[in-house]
Amino acid sequence: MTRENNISKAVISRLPLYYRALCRLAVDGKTRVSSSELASMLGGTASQVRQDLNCFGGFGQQGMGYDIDRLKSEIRDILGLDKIKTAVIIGAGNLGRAIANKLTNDELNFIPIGIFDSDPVFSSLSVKGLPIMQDDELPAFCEKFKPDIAVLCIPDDKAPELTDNLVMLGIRNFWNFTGFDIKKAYPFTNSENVYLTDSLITLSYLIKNS
Amino acid sequence: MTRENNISKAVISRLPLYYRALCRLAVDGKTRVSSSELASMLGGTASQVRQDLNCFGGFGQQGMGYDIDRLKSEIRDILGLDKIKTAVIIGAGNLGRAIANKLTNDELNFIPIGIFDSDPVFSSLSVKGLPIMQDDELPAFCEKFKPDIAVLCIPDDKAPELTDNLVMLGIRNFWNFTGFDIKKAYPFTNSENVYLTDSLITLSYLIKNS
DNA sequence: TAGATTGTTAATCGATTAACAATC
DNA sequence: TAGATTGTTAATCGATTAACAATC
Repeated sequence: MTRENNISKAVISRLPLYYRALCRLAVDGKTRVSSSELASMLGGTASQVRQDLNCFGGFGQQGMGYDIDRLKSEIRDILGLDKIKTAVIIGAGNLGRAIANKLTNDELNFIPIGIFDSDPVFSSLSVKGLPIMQDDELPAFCEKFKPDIAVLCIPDDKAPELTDNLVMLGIRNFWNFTGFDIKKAYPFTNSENVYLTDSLITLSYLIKNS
Repeated sequence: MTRENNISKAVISRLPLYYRALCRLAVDGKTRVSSSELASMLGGTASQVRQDLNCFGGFGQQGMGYDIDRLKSEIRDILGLDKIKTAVIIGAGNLGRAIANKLTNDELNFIPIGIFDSDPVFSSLSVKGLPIMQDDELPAFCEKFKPDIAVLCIPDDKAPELTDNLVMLGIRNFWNFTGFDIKKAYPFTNSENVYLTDSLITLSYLIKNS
């Protein structure tokens, strides 16, 4: 069913929006949806919705629109949401603990399996039942549990060294809350960046120009 | 100097990258930079850099490139970074406290002036010297201090009601960490969204397709 | 069948890249 | 002056929108 090959960045960036829209529709008990309804939910055009979905397959039915459950499960498959992804969280500060909770929350099948910090002050604490470990326990832990993802919740200046360690330990996927450009330093990795500083700067621009 | 009128989304999204690149160059003690150097720092082309910067003015010098201090200060002006922007943080959980620290950190001139939570359990605590207040103190506080920004660090299901309150209290600018689409509900507001769930879903896609 | 809505091709729009004269 | 690099226009590329035949 998947003809996915050269999916454009633009399409990929909309997949989460489709998925969340379909979740809302499903919760509301609806069973079918048209491209124009979906479009108005995410602020695009019906044409765009149909083009986007047809990158992956013909999920609709002429005259009828799309079956919500079917489409939702196709998109879950496209996004890899059904597969369990284990994560270590690097940094046990406020942000690390917030993200640990975020990870456990949803039905996206991300599972935090370890939280690490360089500061021993955290080492008697736990988050969501997970003990906080010391950074020097990382090698043994990664060797043993082979986590799929590392989440970087550490200060920018510690990012290069810790990333290098993690790459050496076999980690290839990052959810990155630092300003460090992981993909540039290690092009063979996957990195999804949450550049909070850039977001804040953009907000400043929006305020100035409104 | 500013011919800014119809600056495209694409250009705006790169302004923070230029700013951060210039900060790094300035810290390294460099005084001039060419469009091609800048391009390689942010992964674009020299042509794109020159086009982008010329949306706002001719800041370069033929044969010499750009003066780093000059360009940095021009971009600070374009982005509104020199103006002080006061912020209230809504939600004093891990995320709210992490963001309160983030806001205080940089030279972006955002200043947290209040932290609010519905849960009285926080009301004896403080973050960075700021007392955590109860949600019912918000109206009097906003009336008195007229904060420029509200930062939403609350669960998704509380976002619609709280946003409505905040809009009624005169808040027009949001840094939004919930899944709620503020701009759609209140088109006259500015909202910079950090959609963590979408980011996580994108990471799942990257892992599946690598 | 008639109405609705898809899948898909063609047309438009916008953003990126290339090219080069201007000029430091 | 000669070399370098900008500012800017033109060409290319990609993404969005429009149109419509296919079909449920």
